[in-house]
Amino acid sequence: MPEFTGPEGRVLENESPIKVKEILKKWKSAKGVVAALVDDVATDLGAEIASDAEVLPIEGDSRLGLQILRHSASHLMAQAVKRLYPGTRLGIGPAIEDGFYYDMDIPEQLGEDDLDTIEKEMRRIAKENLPVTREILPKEEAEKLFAERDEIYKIELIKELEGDSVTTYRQGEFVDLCRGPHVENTSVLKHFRLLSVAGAYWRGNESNKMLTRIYGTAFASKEALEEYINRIEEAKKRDHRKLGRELDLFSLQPEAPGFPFFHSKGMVVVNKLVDFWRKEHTRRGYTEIKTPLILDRDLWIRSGHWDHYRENMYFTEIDERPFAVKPMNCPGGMLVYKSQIRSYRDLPLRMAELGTVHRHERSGVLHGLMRVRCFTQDDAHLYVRPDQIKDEILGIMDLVHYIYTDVFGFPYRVELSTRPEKAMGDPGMWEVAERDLQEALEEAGVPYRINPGDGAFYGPKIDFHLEDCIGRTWQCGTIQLDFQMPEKFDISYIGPDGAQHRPVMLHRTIYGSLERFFGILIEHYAGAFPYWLAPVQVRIIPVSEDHLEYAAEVKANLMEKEIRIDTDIRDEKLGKRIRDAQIQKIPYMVVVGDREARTQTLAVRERTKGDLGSMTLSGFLEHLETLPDPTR
RNA sequence: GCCGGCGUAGCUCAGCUGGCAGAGCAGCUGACUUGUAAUCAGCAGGUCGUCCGUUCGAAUCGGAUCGCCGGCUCCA
Repeated sequence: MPEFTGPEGRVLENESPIKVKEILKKWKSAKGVVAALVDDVATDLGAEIASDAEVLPIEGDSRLGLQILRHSASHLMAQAVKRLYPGTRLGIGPAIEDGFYYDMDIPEQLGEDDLDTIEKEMRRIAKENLPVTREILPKEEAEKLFAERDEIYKIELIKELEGDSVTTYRQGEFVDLCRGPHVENTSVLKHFRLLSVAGAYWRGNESNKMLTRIYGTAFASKEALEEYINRIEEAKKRDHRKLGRELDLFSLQPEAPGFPFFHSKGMVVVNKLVDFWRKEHTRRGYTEIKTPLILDRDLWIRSGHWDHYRENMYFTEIDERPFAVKPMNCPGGMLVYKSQIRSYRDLPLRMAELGTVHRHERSGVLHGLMRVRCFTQDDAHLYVRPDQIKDEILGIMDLVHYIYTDVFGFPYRVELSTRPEKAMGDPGMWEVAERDLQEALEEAGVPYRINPGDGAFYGPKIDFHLEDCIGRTWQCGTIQLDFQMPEKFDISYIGPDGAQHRPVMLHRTIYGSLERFFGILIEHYAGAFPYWLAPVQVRIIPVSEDHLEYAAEVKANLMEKEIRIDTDIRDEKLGKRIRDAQIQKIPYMVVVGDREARTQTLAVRERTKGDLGSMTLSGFLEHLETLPDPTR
């Protein structure tokens, strides 16, 4: 007799085949359950089992449960779209992080306004209580089925599937090719919302037809859905493009798409980042160089950029001689290396450069400060002996961790990217390089993901990714191992044996681009920068006109200490000026009125803590000294 | 680059099917002389992204173009 084991040691014996749902019901653990794990395989509640198995419920609010809910919601949406827009052909419709989408070839053009209509239709179908049923069909039969329905994309998918049969899911008149599992009835789907429409190439290939993609999300409860919607709203408030304007940090102008303008307040932050960066690099044995923005085109032919990167480069001409605007700093750095004979005693040589590069990015990909056409990399090139590679990588990873985690408190993700298709050089060298990077990662004990084929054309890389406020991740830091460039430029060092040897080159960045890192910081702090980075650190608010003189005195004293300070001398109520300083996210407000002028004190208000009471100037300065400042 | 959406005052946004361009905030001026998240009143501010067209008449309709937004593709 088959025996089923369940959660908390539950056991059930049953003679005949039994539905998963019945088993769970007998255990009284069917509530809020959307599917089950049968011997670790996600399975429909309606599936029958007839032999020994472990059966565990998958609850709607679990990770797996949400995936199933969302996948089913994508089917529901596709069904609604097909009802509303006959002639619609289905592409694919998976669950994704935080939601789902479905790509469809819809004969009409849809806008965001149409989402309401589709959502209403979805609710209608959900109420029809349609059972969702699974069928296994031989491939030929499935092809016939989808051919009758003119589902050309599904047929393409079936042809590529392994095996002789495929599974389909049916709810009412709607049939989809799908592995499942799904909820057992459309009525289970209650808490969903459609979010946006966008175009997406069929199978992500630019040369294919562009389909309409509709994004949505679904949750197990109304509360969870609402919380998610609120989170999106909150995230929008942190958008660095919005805060950049409101806090007067930077702007983008139609005259220069993708080329940001930094306002004086934004420059304060960037300059502090640079101060900190420079100090930390000096401490860690880096020197700094600067190479030209424009260099002879031949250099780029020699470096391989002409062959591999030309479409992203800007070119110009000086006195009829062709030049290129640099998209990377390495070739210039090579010339500095070659400017003298290097000894093995010089290695490892760590040359940093705040290098401004220009890259032609396609117009559709530009995004605030995160994706621009001109940015400054906090670059460094390390020239090392082969036996020094691993230690140097570990050193860089330590620096990355210090800056990301200890100083800024960022969670980050590490990826190892391997040889791409259009790679330069010998595959054997690549293998060695990839292994070196992997060993360093293992040694550092950092969790990482492998990204096959995503390396640079000259070498594999370790990438460090940070997340923005709406969950998009951006590559910031990178470590790239390069055996090609030293070869191409024929660089060498003199070994202890008096012979010439080839150094290995490491390219690396920590911030990645100052622009992008700045953008991520704006979102990370929601514009409320810590004291050491704040564009204005202290704002003085005189109670009335009578106190302007004392305010000026206080200001002069604080300026003397290089504190970034301004005074709100507008003829407004105190409350109003406090409010404005709060909105501007200024860390400290200093209110000065009769009391303070008389006793030579300051009434200090901290942005998050509120009124700190009155203190003397030196007391305030002492307090400020205790605040973290990695540039000190 | 591709698909879709959007461009009205410095900012946020009204302006129905074509009929003299509006509000709030910000700015300026004045009154008030302010004590910890919005004092009141007045003034000023726009070639309705740009160009071409339809029309007696265009912010509104059509086309092109530029820019922005969301995706896709790309991202050394």
